[in-house]
Amino acid sequence: MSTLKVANPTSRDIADIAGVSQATVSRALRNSPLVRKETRERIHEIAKELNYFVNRNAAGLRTHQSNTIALLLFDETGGADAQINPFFLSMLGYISRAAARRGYDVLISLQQLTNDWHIEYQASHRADGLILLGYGDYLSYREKLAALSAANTRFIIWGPILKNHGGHTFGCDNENGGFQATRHLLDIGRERIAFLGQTSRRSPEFSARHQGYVEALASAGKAPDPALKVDAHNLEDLGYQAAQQLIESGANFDAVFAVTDVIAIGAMRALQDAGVSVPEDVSVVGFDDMPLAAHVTPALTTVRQDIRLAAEGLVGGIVGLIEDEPVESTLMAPKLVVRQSCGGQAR
Amino acid sequence: MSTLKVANPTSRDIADIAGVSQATVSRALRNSPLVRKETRERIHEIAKELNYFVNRNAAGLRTHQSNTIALLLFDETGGADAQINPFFLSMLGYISRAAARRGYDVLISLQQLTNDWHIEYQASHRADGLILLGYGDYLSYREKLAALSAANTRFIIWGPILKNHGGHTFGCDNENGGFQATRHLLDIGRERIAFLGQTSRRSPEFSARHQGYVEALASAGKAPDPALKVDAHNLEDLGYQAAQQLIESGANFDAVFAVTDVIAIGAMRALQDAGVSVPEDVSVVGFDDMPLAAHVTPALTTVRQDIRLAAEGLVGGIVGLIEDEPVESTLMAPKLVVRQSCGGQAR
DNA sequence: CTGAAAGCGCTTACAG
DNA sequence: CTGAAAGCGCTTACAG
Repeated sequence: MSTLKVANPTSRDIADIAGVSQATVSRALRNSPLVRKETRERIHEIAKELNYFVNRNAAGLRTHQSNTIALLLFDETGGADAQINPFFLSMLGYISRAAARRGYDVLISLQQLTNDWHIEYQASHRADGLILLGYGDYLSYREKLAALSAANTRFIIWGPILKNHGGHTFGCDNENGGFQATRHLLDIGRERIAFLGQTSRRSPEFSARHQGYVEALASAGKAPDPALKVDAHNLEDLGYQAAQQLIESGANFDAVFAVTDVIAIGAMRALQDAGVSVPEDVSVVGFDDMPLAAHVTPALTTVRQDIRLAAEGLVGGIVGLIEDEPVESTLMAPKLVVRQSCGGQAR
Repeated sequence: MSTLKVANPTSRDIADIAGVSQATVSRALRNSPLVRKETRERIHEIAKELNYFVNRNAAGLRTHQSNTIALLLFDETGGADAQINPFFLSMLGYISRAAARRGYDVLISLQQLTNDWHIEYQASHRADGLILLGYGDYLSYREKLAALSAANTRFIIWGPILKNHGGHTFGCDNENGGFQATRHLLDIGRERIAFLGQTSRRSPEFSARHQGYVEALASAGKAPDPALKVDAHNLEDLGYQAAQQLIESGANFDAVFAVTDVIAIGAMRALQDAGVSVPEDVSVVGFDDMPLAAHVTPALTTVRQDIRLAAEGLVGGIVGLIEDEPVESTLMAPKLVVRQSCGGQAR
């Protein structure tokens, strides 16, 4: 077959070479059953030879679709310096794969150049729907979410199921995770379990983990002791300080449930620095199973969220919304990963 | 101002409301100086009120631009299960920010659905240019890169400067990094420095680090001892095995330069398990400064690549190529980060 | 099974 | 400073 090379071929060029109409080329490339098989194959061959790909702008303009999902990470740091939450970052890989499997590209955005930037993605036809990460604190984002709903934007949020915000969510059952962690500590015989971490309404995930902690205690006929609860934001040094504070308070405790691995790791360091042995004197459990968790000494028992499942759920959800299928907000169950920081085995 | 709300407004809707032509709306929204100031402002107001955003498909079709950069991560793992290289992942955040600052969106892709998928991004007008991560092994990718060049695709590769592949690169001066690491070990008085890591042509970064190692030795009048070189792929367990093998060989060594932190951490564990004290008996240096490096015991001395600078360089490079400015392939200098795994201070 | 034609929503050269 | 018009490259209803 002699096909002249064309610099930026269009469906018209293919049509000319194949001796058919441009419409037929378009149909053939979309594998329409309307086109005779031989014609279709011939057209595919020519397209391949010319390195032709459908112009997405033109197709998108016609069909009002972009086959693209925008992934908006709320940038907690605000600045350009800090690292992005590694949990979200690793989710991103799975999201991209899951989206590709369903024929969608993924556009990422970490910044808020304008106030409406989240609306802009869909309104400008760059994306058919949005996945929001880091919007857990719905008190701050309520307005943004309401604006998204008002603009008829399709979006799904990673986070807890919330009422009255008009959006779909996919999240981790943090309450269940907090329950599992605490129940494990009880099962290995711990009696006085401290809780380290922030639980304001601004961090609903953490509050849910605390709720699970309370319920596990209740399941053992215990009430939470306020003296064993220390607030700490999600930084290692603050975990260190929280544990230090707990020790200095003279409170009597034999276990720590930290609301994140980062806090747990800081707390373990504080305990060790104070001569408290982990896990002999005090058992420690974290939450997240970050890569570091397996590497600290002793290796940290923690609660793992299945990142891949999370990505799958978010992508499945947003694609469902885009394709007008029914979508339910869902929570997935986390899993306790037992390592050395707790000592004894569950009885 | 009484503006009826329109579901999916177009520039025509704005024009009707403003009582001007659609062309004027288009000019006003692009802030053309051709439009009278008052007219322009009125149009912007109406657009804002209607939640109007320019349809990117239509604009892109007209201008043949997408204002989008595609970020292609070569997926070393091949499968859907494994995690993505965390180094690339954290680069991604900075890339997204740097691109946004220049008015570009970032499309990410981790998979090779088709053989031409990297060409497809630009040919389909989804992206104006590509950033390639994980293509360091140019022996395998030579064909792909040649195809990209042939297709007149604009792309920049994270990696070493290479001849004859017709692409631009931005990378880390790994040779210099290897030199710094080894020179530091020499400066603190180490005499017999082992090298752990793979150095085939398939991993040019690692080979460059080894080259720097050799040069540093030469600068001290030493030749590399083949008995002190053990191959190891970039996994912690393989680093462990490599160090174990070195110990069992009976070779005499007082320092280890591992080609990555992951290998270094595995090696430290092997040394400690064998009763060899780090840093008293053996100094260890890694490469990458991954987050874990500061957390292992003893904290790992390593060579840090400035991820933010790397992202800035890659984005600057590809935007330069897109906007037809001259772009030079560049190497940036890494930086030695001294921690506890080496012991003594440089004299 | 195929073609001619309309039209998606912009941008911009041309004319005033 | 503004408007009428062409045209970017597709998809798809309509007609055959």
